[in-house]
Amino acid sequence: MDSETEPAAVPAEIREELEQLMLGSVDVLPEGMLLRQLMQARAENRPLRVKLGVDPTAPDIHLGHTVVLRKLRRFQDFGHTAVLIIGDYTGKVGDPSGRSKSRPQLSDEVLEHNARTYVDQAAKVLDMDKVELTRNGDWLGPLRMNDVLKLTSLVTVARMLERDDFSKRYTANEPISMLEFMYPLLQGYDSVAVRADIELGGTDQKFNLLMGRTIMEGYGLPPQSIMTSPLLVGTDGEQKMSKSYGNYIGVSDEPGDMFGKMMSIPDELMVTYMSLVTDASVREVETLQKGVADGSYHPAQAKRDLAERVVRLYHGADAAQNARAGFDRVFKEKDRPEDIPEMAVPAGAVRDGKVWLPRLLVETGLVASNGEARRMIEQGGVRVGDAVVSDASAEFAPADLAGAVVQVGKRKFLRLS
RNA sequence: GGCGGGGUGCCCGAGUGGCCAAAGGGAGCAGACUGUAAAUCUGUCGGCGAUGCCUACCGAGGUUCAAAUCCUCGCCCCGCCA
Repeated sequence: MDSETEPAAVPAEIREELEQLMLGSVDVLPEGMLLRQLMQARAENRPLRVKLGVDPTAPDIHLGHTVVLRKLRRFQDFGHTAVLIIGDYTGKVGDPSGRSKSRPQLSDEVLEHNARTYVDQAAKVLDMDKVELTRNGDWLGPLRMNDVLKLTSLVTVARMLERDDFSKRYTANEPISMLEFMYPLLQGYDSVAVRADIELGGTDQKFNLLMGRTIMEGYGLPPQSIMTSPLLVGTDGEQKMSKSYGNYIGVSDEPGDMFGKMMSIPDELMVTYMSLVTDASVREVETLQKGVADGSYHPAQAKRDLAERVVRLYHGADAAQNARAGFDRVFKEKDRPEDIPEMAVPAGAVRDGKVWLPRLLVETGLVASNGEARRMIEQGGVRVGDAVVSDASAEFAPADLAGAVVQVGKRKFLRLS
């Protein structure tokens, strides 16, 4: 078959399905194959097997991780089979993709723990009842040297060095371990093991995904097609979302926090987020894009709607609405939030019958250190009651503090009792 | 095994004897402004009840009035050659 499939021969529903599935994708390869697969699946009345492999290297998952999960979910919603592979074995090897250095290898205990929390959190996106959940240690572990040699015989060194990050490291005289070379082969073998029709991944996975095709052919199987999704840019609008960059939104973040963090993404990222981290349809994404472009949909409004939508996916409609109301209250109306945590003046903050403000802030956990407290105060970021206190040597009588609200920065509030 | 390069604050990275709590950038935090925890601008960014003191430049010793900077011994990382 080739790309000359006549458009007229494609039923409208399949067109629609293809369009929804491709939303936000970068590469869908080989050209035209996904459409043929969808047609064939329909003709044979059999769901496609859609593979997603994840290495349990991070303990918490954030919206960046959900991009590809959402994509898998879309396939699920069209009745296809989601095959989720926990890379308990490959996690030990460490995927070198996109890395300038080798990854540290993780211990079994850490991997096990991460795998568990991963599945828990993935359940917030996928319909787990219908997921085929597997671990690649089940088939990679028992491989014998003969099997491994067969695997390595399928790929040349030159082919490996085609990969961008390998070739860069190679020409820059940076180390590449043989172990790292094994990684794409093992991932490819996963596709053989689960008989994948399609494999999903981030754009940084393109090489590995394509390698899966080579490996599958080497084992006499029809090669999978591949679909890559962009790496989600974090709240800073610059780097990919990652815990270590501190620009992430965790799927387990509290509603208020999640809402606020969503509001902190740059305006330009709204369309991207809409298509990658929500279940929005192609139509809805277009509406957002057009509305903001022609000025009929105010960006601040649009972002609130988007933020609420994301929070709703993880915490439900009520929590999302409350988060929105709380946000507007604090940031739009500059009012205090409705629920302010309450705490007694800690004994450690009192000395000689007086409460010294910096100490109070430290003892109540509002700031990390004495020095930070002074800084906050001097920069005008601290309020006691309604008044800004800018004197770092300020002292209060404990009785005067009862019932007072202490505010540090824009978002930290505490009521003293 | 031989030769060479390197380990600096949350990250990147300058600094080769005092002027170094350590340039510059990023992240973070605060303030102003606003349409939002967008953008932009400004400030801040080890600890200490604090015009000073303490702890810090991989680790342990040493030289010196004085060390991130010099010496010795370790540990770790990287490259080249074999």
